[in-house]
Amino acid sequence: MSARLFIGKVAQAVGLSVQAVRYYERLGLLLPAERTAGDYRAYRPEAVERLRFIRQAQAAGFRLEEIREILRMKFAGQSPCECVRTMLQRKLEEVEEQMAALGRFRKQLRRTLQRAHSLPRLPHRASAICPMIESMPTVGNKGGKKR
Amino acid sequence: MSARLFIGKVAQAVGLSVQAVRYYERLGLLLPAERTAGDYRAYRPEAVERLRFIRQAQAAGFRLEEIREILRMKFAGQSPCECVRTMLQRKLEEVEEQMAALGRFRKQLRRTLQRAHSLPRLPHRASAICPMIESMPTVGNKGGKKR
DNA sequence: CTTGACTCTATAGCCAGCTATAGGGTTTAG
DNA sequence: CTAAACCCTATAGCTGGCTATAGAGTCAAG
Repeated sequence: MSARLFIGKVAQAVGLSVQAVRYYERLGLLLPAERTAGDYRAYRPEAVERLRFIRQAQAAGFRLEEIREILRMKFAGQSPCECVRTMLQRKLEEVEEQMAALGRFRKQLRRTLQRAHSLPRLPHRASAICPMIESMPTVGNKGGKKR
Repeated sequence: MSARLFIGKVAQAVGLSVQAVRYYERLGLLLPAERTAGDYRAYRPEAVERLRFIRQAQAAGFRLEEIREILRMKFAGQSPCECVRTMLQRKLEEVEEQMAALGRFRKQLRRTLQRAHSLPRLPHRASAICPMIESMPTVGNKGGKKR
C-alpha cells in the first residue's frame, strides 16, 4: 500500500529536481516506473538507490551516457566492475592531461603578467590592440578544454 | 583596387572557417566590412590582424564576450591594458582553482582504483550496482568543470 | 466537493562557439 | 557567355545536463 513514492519525493530524497529525474528516465538511466491510474509515476524505494548511484557515478566523473552503459551491464547480469575499472583508468588519464594543459596555461599567464610590469603603459603602437596579449605565444589550446 | 579580400581569403589567412568569421561579426568582434555591389564583404588587411588578435586572445583563455569588450575599449580610444591585466589575474585565479579541483578528483580516482584491487571480483552484493563506484565519497563537483 | 499541491506531456531555452543546410545570388577566368 | 567557385541570409543543430514554461489532469486532506 505504502512504499510508493511520487516523483517529487524521490527527487527530494536524492537532491535532484523533478525534471532531472524525468530526464534520466528519458535517457534510459532509470527504468520507467509503474504508473497510477492517473498516470503518475509510482516509484519503489529501489529507485532512490539507483538515483543515488547515478549521483555517485557523476561525482566520479562519469557522463550520463557512460552511467547508462554501466547500469545496462548490471541489468544484463554482468558485473560491470572490470569495465568500470577500465573507464576509471581512462578518466584518470584524461585528468592528467587536463592538469598538464592547465599547468602550461598557468605558466603562460604568469609570464604574461610578469611581462606586463615592464611594458610601456601608454600609448601603445597605433597598430597594436593590446601588446600584453599580442606578445603571448599562440598556444593552440585554450586552457584545458577539449576542442 | 586590390587590397580587398573576400571572406574566404580572410578566413583562410587566419585559419578560421568562413562561418566563424561571420559569427564574430554578428557578435560584434569584427566591424562590419564594406560590401561590394553584390553584397560581398570586402575586407581590408587590417581585418586579418584583428582576427589574429582574436585568436591570440582566445588562446590566452578569454571568451569571445571578453574579447569584444577589450576591442571595444580599444576602439573607444582607451588603453585596455589595465583592464586586461585584471582579467588575466582573474583567469589565473580561475586556473588555480580548476587545478586544485582536478587534483582532488585525481586523488579520488587513484584511491578508488587502488581499492579496486582489494575488492571481491564477483559476485557483488545483489543490491549493489558497482561497489567500486559506490565506495567513492560523493564530491559535489565532477572534476573541475564549472557548474 | 473543493482546493491547493502535486503531476503529466511536450516543447523551448540555456551555456559557448561554432557547424550544417537550404535556397538563392555574384564574381571572374576561360 | 558559361560555369565553377565563391558568396549571401536565415535558420537549425551540435555538445551535455539540465531548467523553464504552457496547458492540462490528478491526488488527498478537510
